[in-house]
Amino acid sequence: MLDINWIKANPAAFDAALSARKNVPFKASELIAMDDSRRAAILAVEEAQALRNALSKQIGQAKAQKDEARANELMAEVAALKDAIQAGEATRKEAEEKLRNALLVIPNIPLEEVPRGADEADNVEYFGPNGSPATAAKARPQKPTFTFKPREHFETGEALGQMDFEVAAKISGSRFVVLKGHLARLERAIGQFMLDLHVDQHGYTEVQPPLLVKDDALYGTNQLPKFKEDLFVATTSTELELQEMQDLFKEIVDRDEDTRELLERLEGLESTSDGTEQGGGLRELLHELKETRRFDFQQMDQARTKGVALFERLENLPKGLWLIPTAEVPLTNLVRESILSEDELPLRYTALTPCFRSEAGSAGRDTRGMLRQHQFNKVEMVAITTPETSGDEHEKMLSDAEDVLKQLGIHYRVMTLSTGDMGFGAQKTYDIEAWLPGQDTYREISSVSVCGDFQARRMDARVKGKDGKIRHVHTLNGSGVAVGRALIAVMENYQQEDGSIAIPEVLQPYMKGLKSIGARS
RNA sequence: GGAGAGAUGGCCGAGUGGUCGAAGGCGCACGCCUGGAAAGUGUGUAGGCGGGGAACCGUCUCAAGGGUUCGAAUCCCUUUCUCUCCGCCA
Repeated sequence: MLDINWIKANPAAFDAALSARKNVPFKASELIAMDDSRRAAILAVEEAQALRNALSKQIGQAKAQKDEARANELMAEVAALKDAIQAGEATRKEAEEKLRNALLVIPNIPLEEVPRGADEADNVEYFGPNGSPATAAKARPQKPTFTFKPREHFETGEALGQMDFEVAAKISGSRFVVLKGHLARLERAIGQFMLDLHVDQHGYTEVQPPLLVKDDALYGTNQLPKFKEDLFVATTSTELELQEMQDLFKEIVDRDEDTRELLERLEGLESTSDGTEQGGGLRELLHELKETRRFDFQQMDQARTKGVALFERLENLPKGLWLIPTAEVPLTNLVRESILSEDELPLRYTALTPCFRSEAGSAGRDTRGMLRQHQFNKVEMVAITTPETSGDEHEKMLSDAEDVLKQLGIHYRVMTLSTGDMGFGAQKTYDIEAWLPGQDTYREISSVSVCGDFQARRMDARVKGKDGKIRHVHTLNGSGVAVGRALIAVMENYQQEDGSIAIPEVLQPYMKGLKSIGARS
């Protein structure tokens, strides 16, 4: 979320910066107008409140002096203010929500140095802070050479009998895979290796976070409210049942049958205060409705109103949780709603977790193989820094991710994403693309972003400086790296003519010294 | 899942309708004391929002949301979370 005060001070810069972005729904002038009405509403309410508070104090004093006449006079005066205050509160709330909802769907401002562009075609290759193509080439692993035509990972995996898409489809549908035997172990080895690397050598703290999270956490890291369709929801069967009952209720009410008894029973339920009891009673009632259809609805409107109101209350009971699309969500939210002290920073967290993505917008893309799955493992890195150090931390995080590929001996390149290709919350993003000889192309294996205070504002994560000043922290996140894709890269880069896969040296300890996954293993 | 008890500032903890953003303590900061430190001692010490050039003023916040009241940390309702006991469970 951007700072409205900043937008107000720099409206031209705001419009210019976001013209490079897609789908920006508001202009600075519109937001400033919203803020003006918000401030006006606040001022009106607070003036009325100040008056009320002052009069109330006088009432207290008058009562203490037993001056009832004076007290009554003042009370009448305050009573008149009451409506004004309540109306003012409503206006204020509405104005505040309007502005907040607008700010929540505005993407972050790209940093100066980010290449302007429309899409991935405008991304620019990056060779490090002081790097050149030559120095980068020297520091990075080379492309492997083959004396045969390299196969894609799923050809090798299926031939080994250790990668099975068909059975996965039976169990879970498309975009799932089952790994078995040495290949399953190799996947685990890659995850362990990367996690150990970041913990032991790069200064990150290992975390086991929850995989199911609340709305608030997803607002914090900007998956909500804009990217709901990319997520999976975990709901309990009770919640599904509630939904079903509601549909049934509507159907029955619409059928225009006798409601007298129904109404009485709804009233009975309404008078009980316990939500669980209400839910239970409602369920029982609806079962009965479903079985007998014996109600004769005459007081239709009343019944409808009461039923709907009851359901509304029940909807405030427990809601579903979301499956994390990346460990960025729980890791970044570790600092939500807190004020850190400056010498705690930087905080560096890493976790190996499954990630769940609906891939709603990518039907038909990458359908073969395990490149794009609904569920995959990923090692994630998150850093929380002061505003001054986030730029340097971004370079460090990139090199931490690169180190994974260097140690695995996999050739790659780094791209600075253009403004059109960058994610919603990023100020600047580097993608690492691993070389996949089977596909004869580079594919994204890691994405490292600096978000400035964009997420910190949403989460209300702050830092108190040595001077006592409180500011929002900066947040960064990066994959270090995606495990499933790293497995693909290993399988394609280390494949042998006979269909076996050599195991990179750094992984061998995790494979009990196994040097190769053979055709008959 | 059942029964009960709770949630107050960075932390602990008092406060059951009026001048309470909140006693006291710890912690922290600065000063005094000291050769230096400890101890002792004094002062200060929440955040958001709005107004103002500023000093400062106003407003909101005692888990969250709603209500009662002229006035709520305090009374009522709902939700969330924590703890204890019982049940179930990897």
